[in-house]
Order: sequence, then C-alpha cells, then structure tokens
Amino acid sequence: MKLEDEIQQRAFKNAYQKAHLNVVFTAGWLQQRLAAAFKPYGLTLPQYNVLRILRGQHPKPATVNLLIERMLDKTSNASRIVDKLEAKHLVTRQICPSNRRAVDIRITEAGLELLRQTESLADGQSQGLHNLSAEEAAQLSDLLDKIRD
Amino acid sequence: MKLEDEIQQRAFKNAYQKAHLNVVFTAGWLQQRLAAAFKPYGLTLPQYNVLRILRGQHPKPATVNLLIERMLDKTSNASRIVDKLEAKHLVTRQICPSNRRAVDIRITEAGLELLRQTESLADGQSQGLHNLSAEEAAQLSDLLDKIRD
DNA sequence: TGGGAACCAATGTTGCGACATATAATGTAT
DNA sequence: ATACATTATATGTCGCAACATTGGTTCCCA
Repeated sequence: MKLEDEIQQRAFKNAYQKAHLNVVFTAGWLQQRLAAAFKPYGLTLPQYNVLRILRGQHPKPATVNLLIERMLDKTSNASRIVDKLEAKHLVTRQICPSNRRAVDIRITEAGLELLRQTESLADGQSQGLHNLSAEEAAQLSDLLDKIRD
Repeated sequence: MKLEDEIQQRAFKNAYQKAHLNVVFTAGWLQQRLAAAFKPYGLTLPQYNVLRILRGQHPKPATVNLLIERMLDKTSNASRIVDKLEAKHLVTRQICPSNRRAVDIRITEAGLELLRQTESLADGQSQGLHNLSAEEAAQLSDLLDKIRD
C-alpha cells in the first residue's frame, strides 16, 4: 500500500521527508511481522537475536559486552534479556574464571533446539521482500548505506 | 558506514536478508537521532507526533481514536501518551459533550508554542538524508512501498 | 604496594509497544 | 423498555529502549 494511505497523510514536504517516514514505517512493518512469527515459540526478537549470537559463539561463551557489540541496538539492556533467556533455560550464566568481572554466557541444548525449530522463520520473512528483484534489494541497501554516511 | 561493519556481521545470506536488516537498522539510526534532537525540549517522538496531529486538528478537538488512526504505530497506547502531555499542560482533555464515551483532546497554547520552537528539528533531520539526491530519495520510497505490497 | 582509573555487569527509573481486560456510554432489536 | 452487542477509553501486565548509577574486579603506575 502507498505510504500516504497507510498513515493517512496526504502530502509530504519533500522526497526526503517522505523517504524518512517510509524507512521508519517499513521497518516497523517488517519487525511486527517477524515478531508475530516468533511469538508462538515464546521468543521476542531481541531474545532471538541474542540466541543467534550465542549460537555463533558456541561452544565458546559470550560476555554481555560481546552481545551488546553484536546487537542491532547497542543501547539495549543485554543483561536483562539474558535474564529472560536464563529463566527459560535457553542459556546459562557463569562467572568467567579468568576475569571475575565478566560473565560467560552459553546457549544450552534447549536453546539450540529452539533455534533449529525456528530456522526458517527469519528467512521466510526476509522473503516478504521478494516483490523486489535481487538487484532492487541490493540497490535498496546501497541507498540506505548512503543515508548513514 | 557499511552495514557489515555497523553490526559486525561479515556476510549475509542474500540481498533480501541484507536489505531487511538494513531497513531495520537504518530506521533505528534515524529515530535515535531524531529522538536526541527532541530530548532537550522534553518531548519523546510519540509525544511529538501526537502534538503534530493535534495541531493539525486545531482548533477542533481530536479523540483518542483519531490519534490512533493517524499514528505511525497503530498499537501504541495513545491514551497514556496523552496522559504525559496533559501532565505537561501541552494538551487538555475533556469529555465530549455529544458522546460521553469519547474524550475531546486539544492542544494548548503552550503546546503550539513548543511546536513552534521545534519547527525545524524534524526537517533538519530529514535532511540527514541529503546525501541522497531527490531522485534517489524518491526511488528509495518506491522500493519500500514495493516491499509492503 | 597502595590508590585511583578503567572495566564489566547488574539494577533502578521512565516511557513506549503489544496485548488483554475493564468500565462506562451508546446503539439496536425485540 | 430491557437485554445485548458495540463503541470509546482507560488500565494492568510484560518486555524492551534509553539513561544513570552502583558494586565489584582488574589494571596501572607513581
């Protein structure tokens, strides 16, 4: 649907304002769909992303610092997201022996299994972008990169 | 900066996955900058957006329903955002005489004045997109519209 | 080696998104 | 007119973002 109709706004000041709103609105649209896909598994998107990072490290542990570095949202509260995952026994937390300030966080077998079950979800959702051609998707990425230059 | 560096991820499965992440990441980047611009004025972005809608209606009142319809995020809690604005005397709330279920919400003079002071902020931020040409911005919007088709 | 700087994680607070439920007012059908 | 559905808003709960602060640990160097 055209942005004008989605947000009930008739006109935009210029192409920049419209593109700005469109990026924000489309991101929300994508995230909402993705979150809905993970909901049946009791996972929120931030929790899913942390699990993915932990799987990437497996069987090595990760620290909270490493999670923050790797997360899309640097200012999120990784520590409290790990709380939730720990309560669901999807990760373990253990004081790092070589540096007792840090905490070793590891994904459990249950966590790995849950990721296996949800394997196709994220890809499936990215394929919501398949009304674009691969070239258009690449072009979109380039334009977005340019914004943040 | 290139997305790969921003999120410390070396490779993407395909152009679709990369574009998906890039939309989400760029939206967060834009919103964070915009929120920072409004912070000195004690306004959050949802509060600002509600004020803008109310100015659009002024001097007619708006209802909570109308706010929800017009907001980017339909599932937000408009009622509680109005609470915050009311506490800051930027809006007034009054039971609608002709339909006592509804509530007439109006922007106050203080609210209008605050919008005047922040007039340039949103535009200024959209101009963060000015490393794009107007054509590129339009093209970006078209690609995003296509995603949501 | 003693003390302050730097580091790492946890916690407290505020505001919002998502979702379910409550409460009150209005509309409608018989 | 009464019962029932519908509408409009408010409220409760959970999880997360943003930001500040705290507490414990390690580092470094004078």
